[in-house]
Amino acid sequence: MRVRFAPSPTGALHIGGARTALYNWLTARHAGATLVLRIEDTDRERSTPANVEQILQALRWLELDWDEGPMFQSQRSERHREALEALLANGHAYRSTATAEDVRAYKAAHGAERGFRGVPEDEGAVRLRVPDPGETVVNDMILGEVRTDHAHLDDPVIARVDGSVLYNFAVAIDDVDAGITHVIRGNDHLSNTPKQLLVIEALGAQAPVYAHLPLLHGPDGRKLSKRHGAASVQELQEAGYLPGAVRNYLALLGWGTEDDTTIMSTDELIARFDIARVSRNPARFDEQKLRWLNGRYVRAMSTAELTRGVEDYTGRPGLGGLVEICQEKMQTLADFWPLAGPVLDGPIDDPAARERWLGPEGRAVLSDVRAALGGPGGFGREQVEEALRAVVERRGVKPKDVFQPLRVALTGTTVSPGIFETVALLGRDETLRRIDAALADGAPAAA
RNA sequence: GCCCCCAUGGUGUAACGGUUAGCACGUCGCCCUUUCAAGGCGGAGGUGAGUGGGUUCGAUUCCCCCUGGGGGUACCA
Repeated sequence: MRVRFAPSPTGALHIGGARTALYNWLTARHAGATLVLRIEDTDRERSTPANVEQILQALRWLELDWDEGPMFQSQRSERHREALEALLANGHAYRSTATAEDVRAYKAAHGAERGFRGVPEDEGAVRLRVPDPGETVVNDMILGEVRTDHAHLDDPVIARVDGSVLYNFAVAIDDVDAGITHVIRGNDHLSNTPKQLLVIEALGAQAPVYAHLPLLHGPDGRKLSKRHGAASVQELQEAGYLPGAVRNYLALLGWGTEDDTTIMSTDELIARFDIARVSRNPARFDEQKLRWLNGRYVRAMSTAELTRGVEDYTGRPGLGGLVEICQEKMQTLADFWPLAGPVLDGPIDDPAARERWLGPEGRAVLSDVRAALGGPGGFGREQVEEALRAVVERRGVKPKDVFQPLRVALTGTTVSPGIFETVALLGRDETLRRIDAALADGAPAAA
């Protein structure tokens, strides 16, 4: 079994493409098959080396490797031309000067249900001769048999006047030459498949089996685009998602297990994934669920592992202690700074928080807290908790009436890592310093 | 216009014709509690796009129609 992932470098790798790559990868790894990476760069206008590099980077980030390639479609033009000559010679293709307008005019005159058939000429673009009458059946692992009546097909142009070949011709040849046995790609290619099958047939080659994946849509049900937040793999990375979580989430977009298992390690995914079980309906990309799943991954990681991830993400070393106290509250790596920043760099300015918790009552509480924490003795998490709970006890108030003023004094906000952990991490001197500053003017001074 | 694909709660999905249609995200409420988050518990939410036709003793599950989405219809990929 040989499968392939064949992105065209006309932009970044979108999550739809990432999902296609993943499904190919899972299928290959599951079956012990070979995954070939091919770059379809025959669109000379839009394909750029930068895009190629970006796609490769996205795949590497997702930790999806390949066994052969990357091969570039553009470098195979000689072979394409050779195949083209063969078809011209055996009569399966012919030259024609008919233009797109001619085809349209033909249809307008003869009714849209009859495909265009050109008349062979000595020059012009090359068209494939569609056997008519006839029918082509796509044997699809997901959709079953999809039949196309040749009457509905126009003789497609397979090579431009300048001799360069077109996509539907090039893919067919490349797939055959690479010995691809299973083509797993997006449903947007379904209508192209009969044409490619016809090319393969004209070449007298063996056709692969296909699997057309349902398309992915944005949250509003429309096509995925930049407008709906993270749409490319790179954006996902920048948004602080973990590759493993993204893989897990993407695997579930269009596929599910019989027993409803949701969280699966990559090994489990490989073991359980079955392309034939893939759903036929288009799915929407739901970032909320990705966030949730990512949070599960964050919490399942060892602190050391997460620390590495956070330090990589933020580009700042020595974050271990902070990561440890933030891990429980993070869903993405991007959630780290809002939590850790104020602890590390000093209180931020949040007037609403200050007003609510550092009024006369809050300051009174803070004084008590200061006294409780100011004495000698250990300053570990346990001791801190003990001291703070004693204040709660003594004042006869609810826990949050003590913890919130303190939290605002220390970080400026009402959201932070666990208060005991935060105090312990800050240490006695810094904690007291921040409390004093808050007490001094109600406006926590910057560190 | 024509061709093709799709159709289970807001979202992703499960259930090889017979179940009170399951699970997860989200949402709501409660508990825990250190706000938020996380965790625990519980609720609402689908009669299956149609009050369409057919097959069947029986249809969410099979067929047709209708409707609604989506894709294609390029000398783009």
